[in-house]
Amino acid sequence: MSYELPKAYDPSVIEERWAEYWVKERLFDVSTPKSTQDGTTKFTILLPPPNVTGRLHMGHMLNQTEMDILTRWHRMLGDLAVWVPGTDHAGIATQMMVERQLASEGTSRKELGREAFVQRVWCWRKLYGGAILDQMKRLGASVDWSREYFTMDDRLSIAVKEAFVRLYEQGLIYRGAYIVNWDPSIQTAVSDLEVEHEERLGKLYHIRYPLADGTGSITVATTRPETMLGDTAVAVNPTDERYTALIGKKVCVPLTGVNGGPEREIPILADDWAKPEFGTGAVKVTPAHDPNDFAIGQRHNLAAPSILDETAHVALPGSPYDGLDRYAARDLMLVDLEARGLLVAVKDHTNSIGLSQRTGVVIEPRLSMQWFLAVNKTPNTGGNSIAKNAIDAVTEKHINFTPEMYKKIYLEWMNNIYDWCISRQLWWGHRIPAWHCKDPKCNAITVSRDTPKTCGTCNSTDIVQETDVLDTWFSSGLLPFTTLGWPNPDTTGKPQITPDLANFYPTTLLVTGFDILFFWVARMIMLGCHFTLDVPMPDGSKRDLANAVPFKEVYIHGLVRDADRQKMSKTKGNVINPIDIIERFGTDAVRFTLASMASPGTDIAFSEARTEGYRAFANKIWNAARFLFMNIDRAKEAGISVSLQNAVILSEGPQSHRGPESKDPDALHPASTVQPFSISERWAEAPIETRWIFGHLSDVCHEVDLALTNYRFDEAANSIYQFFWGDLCDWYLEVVKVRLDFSGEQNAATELSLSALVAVFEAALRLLSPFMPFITEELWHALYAALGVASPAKTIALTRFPQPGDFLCDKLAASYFESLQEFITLARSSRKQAGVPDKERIAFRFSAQDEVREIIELYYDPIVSTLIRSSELRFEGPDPLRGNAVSSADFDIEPIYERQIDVSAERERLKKELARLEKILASEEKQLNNEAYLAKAPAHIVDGLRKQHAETKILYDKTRAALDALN
RNA sequence: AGGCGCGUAGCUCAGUUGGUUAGAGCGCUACCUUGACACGGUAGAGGUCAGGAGUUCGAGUCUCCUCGUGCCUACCA
Repeated sequence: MSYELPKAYDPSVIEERWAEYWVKERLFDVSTPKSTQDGTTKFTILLPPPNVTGRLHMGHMLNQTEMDILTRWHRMLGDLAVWVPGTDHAGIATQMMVERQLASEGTSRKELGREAFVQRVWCWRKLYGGAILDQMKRLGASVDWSREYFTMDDRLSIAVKEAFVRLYEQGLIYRGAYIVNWDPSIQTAVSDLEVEHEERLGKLYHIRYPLADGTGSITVATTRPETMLGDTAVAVNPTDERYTALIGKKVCVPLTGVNGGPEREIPILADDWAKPEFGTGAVKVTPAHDPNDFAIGQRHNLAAPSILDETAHVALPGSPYDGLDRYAARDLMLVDLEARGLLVAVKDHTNSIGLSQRTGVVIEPRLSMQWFLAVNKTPNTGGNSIAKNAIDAVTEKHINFTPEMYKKIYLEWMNNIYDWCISRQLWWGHRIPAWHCKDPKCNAITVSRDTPKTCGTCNSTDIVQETDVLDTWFSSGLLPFTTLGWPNPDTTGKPQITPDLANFYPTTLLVTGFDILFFWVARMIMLGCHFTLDVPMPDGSKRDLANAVPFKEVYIHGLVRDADRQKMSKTKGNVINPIDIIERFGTDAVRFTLASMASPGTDIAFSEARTEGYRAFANKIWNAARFLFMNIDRAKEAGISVSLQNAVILSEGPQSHRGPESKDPDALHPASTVQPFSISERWAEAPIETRWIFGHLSDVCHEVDLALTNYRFDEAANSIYQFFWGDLCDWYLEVVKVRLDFSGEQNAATELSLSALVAVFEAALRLLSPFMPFITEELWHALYAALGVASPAKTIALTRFPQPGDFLCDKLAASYFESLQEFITLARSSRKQAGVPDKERIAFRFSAQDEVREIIELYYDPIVSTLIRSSELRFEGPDPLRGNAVSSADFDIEPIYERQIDVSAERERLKKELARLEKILASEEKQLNNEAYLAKAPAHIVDGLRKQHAETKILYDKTRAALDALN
């Protein structure tokens, strides 16, 4: 049977087919082992859940490519690899999306009412919420789809409620009126993290407040004149002599007259917060609209009237500014102040302004009733504060960060953390499980897992559930253990361990971007440590912090930027859509691009040129396969049997983990001495290049292993690339090509070479498969088809990852082949130098030491002459310039050819070269005459330099001779 | 205001504890359509490692300063 592949690789033909196959065959689903003692290493990784409203972007693709490479790698190493996918309900984003949709239909959330609105969001989610996961499937992400979750699933909602109630009962959740960051556009509180700061040029207004007794005035400086309607004091520094006489006096707040009535009087008070050097040294105090002023208000027991409503419009019935937007009110008030001569000065002033991350609207500090999580407080049940545990987990190295720098950033933040505002005035999300008693005499709050019938304090039946929902990050912060079955309470309500928790918690690794380090990573650490410390270990013992962490390793990757290193953004119009790129170049090429550029700690400037290069790489692999398949066919026709016996495929594969009975662990980790290929039996016969390539393969396995252990995706990718293209295709294949002979005269040699090539190629496919799962899957199956046997596993992803010990090495043979490579390169170079046309076959004269000569003449006679296009290789004794061997690798070769070159140009080139060598010689000599160097530098360095110096001398003499010959 | 990065070939980036002549991909130049592949082959050109000082026998690598650049954190009206 002849196996034919198209000449050019077209990823679109195969990728969709395999992506579907992997999902349909459930090849990456893992069922939970019955026992934790089954001897396998677990590799558990949680997919950072994309927003349901999300569309795949390059950041996702980088994130998922890295996780997929690691997961596939671990799986092929025989680990039980579980990668849990899911989506996040994304409170604000999703609510906004549906609200926009409603607006286009001419209706609104408020018109619909809460219940109908929430129903509507569920509908939306059902219709469109799966889009991002479908896109993921195209990336080849080898996730366990049987474990897919959504953060608002029933089981997760129950867990969220449980977490809230427990925190409340432990005294760690409280409710109170505080200044929070308010987004007036979507009308909810947001956390500090959801506020982005931007330096903007604004104005500092100096406004005169007349003293109530008419004896003068005091001038305050403010950037927000409109909030003066809510002023309740003016503060000055007690040490500020300009104002000490005024402390205790009252001033009238201009423009505060309501319905033509008098202006409000407020006190001048002393407070350290007022800095004499800033502005006028006097500051107006508006406790309801500024966090600092709120603090002053608390210190001095001031009233805190709100004068802006939830949409940031003035709400002061009777005031001429009532109903005006905050900025319109400001403008009008400035005009009025000016008219009264109270606007003393307007100065330019840059200050940092808070913008809502989601909506871009200027954040309004707002006094409102919110729920908070006390992170620095000791629970009333004992133990450490949430923050303390989260700090200890990292300082005690139960969690490690890569790059390490992020550990510092994390601890810096965690050590300065404030209480977390967890309530949101949204409708879409986990509704807070608290009920307010409507009885005005009671007003108590009942927090409960189930809907209570009566108030827990006064037993009134007139209760109503809290309208706020929880911050989305509250539920996603619980995911590492809620996805594994927490809380699973026993009859007393205490969380019990589940089989999933027993096997897969703590998870192994978290891969994510730094942008959600605080939002998500820190929250998972806080909540994970806090909640799972109560969960017993599989053996029933008490869990310690090391086993309570949500993950043991955190790998933080960079940002994907455009080719000019600009951040991708819709407004800049430089967003690269991964799907477009995939359609143009193939998933494997894009994955490989990201991997090859993913060096820890640096951002990725995504370049299409690079992707083009890796598409070419895929094409190279494809064509190497074509070459191989073609020759397998030829061999068959010639009656030569090619086989891949005993290939090291896990005959049971990681699938064996899924059975109820665990297999012998040794079966999953074959001893490294096992030689997979039939070539090993005839190693003694194997030609030098085969020994060389096997040695290289072994090196590459080692390099990839090391690189992936250290998250050096770039090094791993480059190492494989170099091996496949540079070693396998450029050298090994070219040599084998000459060896193959189907005439019937060299059947044994041909069979040996071809079998070795099959083995190397098959191993290379396995090595590549975590990076390029599609093309390797296709070619791997195709290889077995070409060999005429069934593939030994359903997917290459369930075979063994090549290990260094899988391949025999022969260092001496490898060094011979390297000499041969140098010899060939030198020959090619010298023929170009001599101006020999590429097609022309010419004679060469060469000198070499005995070993190299033997290799060239005995073992590589037709090969060398083919590769350098020589008609004759004339041996002329040992290299006269070198005399006795410095090493076996010393040789020289030059074409016997009448140079047809520009003599003067060549003379110039040689002169330049001579000058360069002279400089090197001088510096080497200087170094070698340096007593201190000889005394202090290690011997091998000095020896190296001596050898080097000898080489340079030879080169110098040769160049000299060549130049003399021209003259 | 503090803190953290980065500056290496035309472009995008590697360069582990200081050690022989600083690497890769793309781009560029010349030649080659050879029975896997022109998404290819062969051979080349291209770098005072931002600048300065210091430590050292030896610095792209360690220290300090300067310049440029990016990011994070922060309640200064």
